[in-house]
Amino acid sequence: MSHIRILIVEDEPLIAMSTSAMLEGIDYEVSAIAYDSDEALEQLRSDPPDLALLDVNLKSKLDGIQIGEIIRDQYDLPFIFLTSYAGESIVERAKLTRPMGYIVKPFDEKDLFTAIEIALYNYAQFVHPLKLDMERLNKKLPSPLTPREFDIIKDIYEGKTNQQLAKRHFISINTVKTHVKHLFEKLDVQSRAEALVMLRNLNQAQP
Amino acid sequence: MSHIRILIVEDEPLIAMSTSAMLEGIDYEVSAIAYDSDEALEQLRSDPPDLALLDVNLKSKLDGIQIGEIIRDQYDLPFIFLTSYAGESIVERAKLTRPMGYIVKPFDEKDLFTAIEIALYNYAQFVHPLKLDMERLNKKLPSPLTPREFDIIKDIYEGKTNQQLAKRHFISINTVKTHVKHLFEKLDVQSRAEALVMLRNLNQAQP
DNA sequence: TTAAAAATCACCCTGTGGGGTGATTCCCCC
DNA sequence: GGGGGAATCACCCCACAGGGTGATTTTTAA
Repeated sequence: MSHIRILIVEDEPLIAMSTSAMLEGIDYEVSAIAYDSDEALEQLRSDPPDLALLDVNLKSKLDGIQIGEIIRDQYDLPFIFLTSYAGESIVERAKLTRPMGYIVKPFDEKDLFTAIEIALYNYAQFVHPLKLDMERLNKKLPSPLTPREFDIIKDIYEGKTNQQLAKRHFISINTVKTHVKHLFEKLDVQSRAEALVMLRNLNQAQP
Repeated sequence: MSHIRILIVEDEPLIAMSTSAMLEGIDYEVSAIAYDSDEALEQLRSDPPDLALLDVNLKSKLDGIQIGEIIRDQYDLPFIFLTSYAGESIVERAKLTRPMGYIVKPFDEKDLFTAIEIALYNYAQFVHPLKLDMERLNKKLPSPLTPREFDIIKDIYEGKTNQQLAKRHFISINTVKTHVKHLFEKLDVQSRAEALVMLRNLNQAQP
């Protein structure tokens, strides 16, 4: 697998550097170091990483928690908070952003490694899989879906009707029906609602 | 809110005791300390806690990771791994169980507190809310669902048809249709599939 | 090059789903 | 004791979903 790319947002250069060195020591790639919130947002926009490490006590326009809120709302990647201070009020604020981890300073390579691995894994398990992944799905099916059928099921998963599917994919509604029929057989269901439930369950299940 | 009850599974008495003291110092309740896997399973069965702290390197029939698997499959509660050793192979095994956290020894009160708070919160956000909760749902709706409508929507959420609903609730299919019509209006949807999508989104959203 | 699989489309047919309207009973609250 | 929401039910209507059958073309693999 290719390198996991990590963005560090930390205003204390010494900590940023040592964190960066640790990450590279355990085979991650540091996509960038942002020393304030503007740089962080710019990096997120121009070169989104696979994961972000956010200093909670960032001294800039936005602090780490506010950046976390932006990531949660506007980006599709997990983030982990770094902090030296873990007072109750901070944690209260932080957890509302639903971070995938929280590391208390001082930390070492082991702390980083486990937090990142768990964060990436749980993010893939609980957050991202709301979007369907064809390979993952097909592994769980006795007979796999074709690419076209997968296109269709993605929209069914979003609640679309046959007519909407026909327009969106520039095909006849009859063709849509054929695809739907086939994928219902493969999923072993008899209605869209059942299909949604089946996908929910398959998605939640073991990879 | 009442005390969060935590089960400690740790075969090293000194660590177990100090962990227990830390937890009580930060206002959690220690439901029990289990010194081996048999005790842990017995406690889970007879007096399930709100969260479990599992020593990965447990020296007994089952190690911490195996207990984690059992909790994931058979119980509905989050767990956090404790370990002094964070080798890659251990982390690989551990993350497959989808723990809600991972703490590397030695740790202090702050580490414990943040890991537990984040774990409980994320668990409630990502895992448990697959089950519908009427109060939570109604808070997000402009006009709330009645109890009966909620009974119905729970089954729609499981992919049931109107006929199945009628039988299951001992009411006429016409009554089912009336309820369905009302709750579709309240959810602002026009089909079961759309309702499923809406519920998925509402459930995933901020509480 | 040829066979198999995937994608496209058509037609028919039935059942259910979803919308509209209206009515009754029960119970709670003012 | 009367108003109002909740729960129950009926009937009509029609669009759409879902199943069956069959056919053509394009792509892929053998």
